[in-house]
Amino acid sequence: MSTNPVAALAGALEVMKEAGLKRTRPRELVLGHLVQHHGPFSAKELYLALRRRELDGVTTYRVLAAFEEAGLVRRCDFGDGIARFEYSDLNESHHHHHVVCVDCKKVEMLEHCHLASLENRVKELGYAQVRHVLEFRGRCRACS
Amino acid sequence: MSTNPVAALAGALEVMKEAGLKRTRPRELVLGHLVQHHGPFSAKELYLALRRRELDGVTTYRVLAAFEEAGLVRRCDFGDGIARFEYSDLNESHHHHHVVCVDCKKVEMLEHCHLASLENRVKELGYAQVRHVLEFRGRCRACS
DNA sequence: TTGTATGCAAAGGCTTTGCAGATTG
DNA sequence: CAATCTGCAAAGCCTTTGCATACAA
Repeated sequence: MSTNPVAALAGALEVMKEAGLKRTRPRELVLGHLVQHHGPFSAKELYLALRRRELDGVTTYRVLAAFEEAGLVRRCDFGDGIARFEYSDLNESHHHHHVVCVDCKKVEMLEHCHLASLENRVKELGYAQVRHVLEFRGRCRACS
Repeated sequence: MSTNPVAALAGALEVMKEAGLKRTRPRELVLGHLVQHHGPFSAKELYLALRRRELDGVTTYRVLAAFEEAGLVRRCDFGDGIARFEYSDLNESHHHHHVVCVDCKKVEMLEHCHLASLENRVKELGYAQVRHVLEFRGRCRACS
């Protein structure tokens, strides 16, 4: 249903509305870019990519924070101190992780996640609302 | 062999020497604290804990960087933009991960790691020197 | 002695905060 | 109109860099 970019954007705007977020130019720009290119992107990458269409850096951070809370984006942590965000399609949402090349920084997606047993162990320790961050790093074929 | 803190410190100092690192006061202080309390600790936590014994903040960062390269400490990433380091006992080194309480920030260790299959998948994608970061987060029993 | 390590100050880079003015619903 | 959002400037934090001095081997 949301493989169609136009429909995806429409759906995303709907989610935005349901979250009580006003429809503004900066939010449209960021959301459009994310729906089209998915990510993950850093705030800087986003506002540089959209600069010609006027997007302030600080606003980008605030838009992303609002989107994260609304569940429209997912925060990724590649361990370099830079927050990256990828579009989180709520319709066909699947939990996944990434491999990042230590040289060229290329990012590939790993389609599945089999951490149920580990998460269960954490829950047995008494933790609630368990989440995890899992990112792989290595040297990709092209860089080897 | 290295359950004894004195022996552990002696072994760690030996590793330091083999890595070509001079034995200095700041390094002794940091290493002693890490051997005794294991960690993970941020640079700030370390130099605040040892301040009364005179330890500069910048020096702490440099000491930790040197230790990391020598394999004496392991860097942990809890996704809050702060680098933390735990003592990496080379003798009884076992790869493990952590659970961090989202409220009180308490850190517990998860003894085992079963990510072989995922790592293999990454290698099949053509990646070499594959590493990963895996950290759990949740609300601990005391905070629930 | 000679290269390495330290300490202080200053700079860097990402992110957040304050606030007045602009915009949405 | 009221609440929210934006944009600019400035501040906050963690971390790194420069450089002269101190120290280990």
